[in-house]
Amino acid sequence: MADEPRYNPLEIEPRWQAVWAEERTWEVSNELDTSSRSGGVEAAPTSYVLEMLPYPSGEPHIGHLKCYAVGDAIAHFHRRTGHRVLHPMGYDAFGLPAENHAIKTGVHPRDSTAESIASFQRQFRSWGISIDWSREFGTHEPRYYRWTQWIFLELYKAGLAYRREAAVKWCPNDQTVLANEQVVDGHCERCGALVEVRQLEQWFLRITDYAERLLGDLDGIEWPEHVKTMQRNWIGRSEGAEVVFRCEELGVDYPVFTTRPDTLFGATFFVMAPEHPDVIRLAEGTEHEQAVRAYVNQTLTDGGEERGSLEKPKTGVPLGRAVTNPVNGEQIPMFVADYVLMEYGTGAIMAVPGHDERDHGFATAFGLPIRRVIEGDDELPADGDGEELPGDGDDGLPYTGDGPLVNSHPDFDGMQNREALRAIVEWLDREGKGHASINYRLRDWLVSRQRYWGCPIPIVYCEQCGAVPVPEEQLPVVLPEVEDYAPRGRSPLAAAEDWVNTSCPSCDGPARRETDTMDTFVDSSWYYLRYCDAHNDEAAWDPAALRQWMPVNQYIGGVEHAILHLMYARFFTKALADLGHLDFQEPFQALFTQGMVTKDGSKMSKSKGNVVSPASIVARYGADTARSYILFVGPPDQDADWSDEGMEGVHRFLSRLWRMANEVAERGEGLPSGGGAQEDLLLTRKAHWAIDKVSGDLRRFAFNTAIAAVMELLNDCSRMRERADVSTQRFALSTAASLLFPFAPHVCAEVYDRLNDGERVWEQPWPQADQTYLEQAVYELVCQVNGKLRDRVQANADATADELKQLCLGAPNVRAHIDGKQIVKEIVVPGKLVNIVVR
RNA sequence: GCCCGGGUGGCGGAAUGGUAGACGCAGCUGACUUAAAAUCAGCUGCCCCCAGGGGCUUGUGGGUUCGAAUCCCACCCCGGGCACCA
Repeated sequence: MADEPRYNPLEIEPRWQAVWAEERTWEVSNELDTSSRSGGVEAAPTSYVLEMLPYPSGEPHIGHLKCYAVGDAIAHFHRRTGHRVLHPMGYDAFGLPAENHAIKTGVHPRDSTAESIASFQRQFRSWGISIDWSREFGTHEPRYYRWTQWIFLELYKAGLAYRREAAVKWCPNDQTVLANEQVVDGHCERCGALVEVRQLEQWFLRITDYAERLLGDLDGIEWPEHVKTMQRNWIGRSEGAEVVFRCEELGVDYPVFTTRPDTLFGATFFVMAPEHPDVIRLAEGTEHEQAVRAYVNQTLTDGGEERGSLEKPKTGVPLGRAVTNPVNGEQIPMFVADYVLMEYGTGAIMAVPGHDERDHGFATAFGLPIRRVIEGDDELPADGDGEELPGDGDDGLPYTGDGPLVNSHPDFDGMQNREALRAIVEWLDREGKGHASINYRLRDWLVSRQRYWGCPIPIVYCEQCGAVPVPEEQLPVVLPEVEDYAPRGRSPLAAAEDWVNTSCPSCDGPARRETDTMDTFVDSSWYYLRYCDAHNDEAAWDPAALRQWMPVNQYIGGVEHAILHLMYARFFTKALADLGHLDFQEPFQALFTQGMVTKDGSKMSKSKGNVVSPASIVARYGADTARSYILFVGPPDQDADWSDEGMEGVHRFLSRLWRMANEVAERGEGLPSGGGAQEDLLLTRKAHWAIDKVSGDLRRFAFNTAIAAVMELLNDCSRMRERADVSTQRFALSTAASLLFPFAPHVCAEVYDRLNDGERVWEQPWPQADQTYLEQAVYELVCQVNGKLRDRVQANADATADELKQLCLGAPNVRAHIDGKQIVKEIVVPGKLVNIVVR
């Protein structure tokens, strides 16, 4: 006996992939369809669907599969709903892992990266992702980073890239500086090493200039709320006032930033950050000088480790000086303490121990006066001067809530503090002692890296001219070859003497090249623009190409990039727009963040031995199964736990689709199987229901329920296979294949081809649900008594409310439950239910 | 501490004011088979039952409503983000 034909994805998938590759099916050109203008036919709207570009290291993992399965489903859906879709691919190819690998093995990062890219390319093709390969590039290619350098110089010329010495975060393991964003809890985000603080001259990008716009423009983009919240928190906008405290002895004004100018009358001391440049000078000549020096040295060498901890007891040293509180003329003592940060505000604070927990902690530790200037809810009576000795127990301080002012000034006492805040700022402004001010937590972006495998910074240093930008026509500054990739506290590029020594573009005198490379986040901050015009050698892009595609209609990626990449890309877009290179303000109109794929409830990792490799799954079950399963397992924005059994269920479903389609394709046309019109109607109706359901679900990224709907359709097909007409079955199965195509393109192409004489499903418009099949003449009316389901009866769709009520009252089990009781109320919801309320 | 998510059968999940548990997994029964696998048909939240039904059930406790997984209040637990940011 011959074997039953079996669903064989390993044969089907490469065959369709070859068709798409040969015909370049997913390529789109930038040529505008001019014929449509004269012909009066509307040009197809464009759609730019983009998944975050992968960092090529080793092989793609299951998270990549999920990301690109989501993106591909959207790309296909957009194409078949009448859009010209740009769906490109590239590689974020510079970066530390390749370089660390090179240090260990001596293999050039370019070679290991190329190998990894080849593996990504192979797998993306084997997954059947519909990519426009004609626009592919890696950010490490000179033809790309030439323009990264060009952008850097544009920013430099505009004053948005600058060099300054600063206390920067240094990773002793990776031997490089880090951006603020790359330091997590005082540790290197990448390797986990404890971060040190170093004083170094570095390149920064002036992202802080854009804080207000980066914050405000979040309101206009369709991003998940939690991502917007994370960006808002990161930008950290605070409204308050800058208030000047004068040190009379030295004749120096010290402005401070405070969000609580209403508590100015409660300021009883003044604190400076250990990094504040004036700290030593202030203490000089006082009895505290030695102690201050020791304290400053101590905190600076200790680094940022424990500094962020709230539990840590407050430490500090008096400076032996005083400043004048501008609102009441009081002389208050100055301290240096590490709980004040140089990076925020002015590096100095007024301390209000009565109404700030940190100041309270410090005052308690140092026996400083604590004064209540805002009455709390507990209605503690204010005594004469409001002064309270520290540590005298349950005084309700620090009190951080609202209330009327006390112990302040006759003009303000009794005023609600929010109101007093405004009045005091106005008064300060009039007196020239302060003004309203806004502060941000966001810091400028430190982009220098003392590493090899990155984009060279296109600057040379000339003894005569200083820092000089490399002229545009000399770009790219090509990354030189070196022998030793290991960082030695300076960039490995410094060893390439021939490369480093150059001549000044300005005076032609001897000059040295900048040897630091750029943070890889610079490379990925503009790649989405380059896809629009990937082969342009004259410019980074042609504005006309950008106008056609940008902004990205749907961006897809992991939530781990919520702050870094997404903030930097938004900053680049705004800066480039200001420089006249772009005419839009936001790069990603809509964002979707996919959840993680776990195994046995935890993150996949080699050390845990729970890694599921996409390659092995695809080799065994096919890409259609792998892709469909990962979208079926749950909502794609949530984490999903991989289960081999669950995946096999999806494989069975695709097998069933394939098998039933073959049976129907081989059966003769027009031979009614004897079930009659009723079955045909039911099946046709189910198909239209599925069209409606899947279309809606795709719009809201509910891929799991979309796939479930196609499963239902197939189950009905299966149940009715002996009774429904062959043409009806063909329609139902074609519809199933058509709807499932965005998730399982190969098997659906195959099935659709067999059922429809070689027609190509991807060339078919998205199916339209026929409303007449969605509306039913008769439906099941739910009958409730006191909100509990008691019966179901058949009702006509056009029945009046009264008729429905009578139907319900006539239902046997309803009668049993209302028998002998008084009907209080009847609720009729046509199309749904009737609820009889009895007493 | 503050700000977001989330908590539903044995499991993944569905339902965003109207029949809780779609779909899938696992399990059970049957068909086909010498047998197994594959496939197909059916059952499957818990408890009671006179087999018609009845009661209970969406983390906990209240509330709004004819009606609540869904809205409101309080609390518990899990995950994520921020956190000496003045």
